[in-house]
Amino acid sequence: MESDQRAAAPTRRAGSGQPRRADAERNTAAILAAAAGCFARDPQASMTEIASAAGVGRVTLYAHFPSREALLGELMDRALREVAAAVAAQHLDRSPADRALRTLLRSSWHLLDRNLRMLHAARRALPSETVEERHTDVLAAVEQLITRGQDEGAFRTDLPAHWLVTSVYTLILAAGDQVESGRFSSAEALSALEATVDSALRPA
Amino acid sequence: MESDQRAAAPTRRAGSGQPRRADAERNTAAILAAAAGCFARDPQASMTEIASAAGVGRVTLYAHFPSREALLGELMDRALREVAAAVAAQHLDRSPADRALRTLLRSSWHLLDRNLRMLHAARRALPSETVEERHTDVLAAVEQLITRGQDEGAFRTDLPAHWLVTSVYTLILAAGDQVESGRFSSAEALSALEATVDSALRPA
DNA sequence: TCGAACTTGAACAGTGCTGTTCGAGTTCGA
DNA sequence: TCGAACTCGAACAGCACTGTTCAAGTTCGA
Repeated sequence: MESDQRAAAPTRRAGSGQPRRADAERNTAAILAAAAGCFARDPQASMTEIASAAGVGRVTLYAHFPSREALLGELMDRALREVAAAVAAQHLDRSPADRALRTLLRSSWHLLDRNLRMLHAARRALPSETVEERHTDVLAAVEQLITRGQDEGAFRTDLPAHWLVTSVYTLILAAGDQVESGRFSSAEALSALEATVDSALRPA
Repeated sequence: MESDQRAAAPTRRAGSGQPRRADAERNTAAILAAAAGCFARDPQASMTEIASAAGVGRVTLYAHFPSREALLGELMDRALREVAAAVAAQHLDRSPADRALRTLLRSSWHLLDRNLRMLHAARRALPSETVEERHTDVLAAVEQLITRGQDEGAFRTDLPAHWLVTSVYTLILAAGDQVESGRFSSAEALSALEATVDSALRPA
């Protein structure tokens, strides 16, 4: 689609690749920030709430994002692109798989803080296929890593890679939830997560 | 206003313990069954949809359940009571903890089939505290089991019991999702689940 | 400075629910 | 069989939100 150039387009210079005015750019940013906050507080947040949180008129909000769904989608895209970038920056293919996975856990852990509540919001508001779809890239990278680890003998091979990926992913989210509910500090959760993932993936 | 006495009550003989007429009883059952189906298909299902799926007027639906939330709550209660009953019936305290956990996994696995989609629906429609609240009983039973296992030396003690409970619970749901999305057959998922839980809980 | 880009509130149209009331019909059960 | 329990459709009132239009105003940037 055009989500690469502008899933989030302003009023007039919408479709074309023309440069946007500075205030429009600023508003787009303010809206995205406010929306992230609102959705984190209340997954059902309305466009009116978001607009006023962004210090912007409701009409302006619609000028930037044609629908609630588009806004939430763009928000999720950004978060996942951020994760994907972080993953890519780690050069996970340059170290042994088990070491690389550990690195991956730690780096994604910090991004999670900001994005966990938003992910829950997206799960509520968006059709579940959409949510899964936007995860495919990142999860594919993890699967590749795990498959390599299986080849290297670092990870168990009695279970399919896709299940190991799911396990890791689901445990990360669970650990995040524990922090959110106050049963774990962030540091405790991370170390519990690492220990659990480690023993879940290690060969018997 | 009178919602206190009739959380899930039929029209007239609401609060009192009086026996209800047979047709009222039948309708309640039909509604619950239909609602489970509807919510499974579409978590956003409206009261109108549910009523007609149950072969009942919308007014009648409201006579049995004063609100959408009450209906969903009752549905979830029943599911979790079912699980709790199954757990209790297994007499998990009579066998070694690791063996008991395995039994627990298998028995809850079958109940999951029916209830997984409904749980997802509840998570979307109900405030998350409500959902967690209704889980406490069952999860407490599991935690007790795991704690005993730690005392017996069957489970690792380097991680707190509550985290192990969370891990198990979250892995069960993940396995259910894998079946739903077609990446696993039910049997494959169960055996992967068992293997993963096993190695996640075993002492190092 | 001047026009185009952008923002704004008010107001509107439309939708799709929720929950209630009513008067009348149907079914149970003693 | 008879009254109470229960059901029914229609219709109503109300709400909250979505997305659009308009006729202003304001702000950027060349």
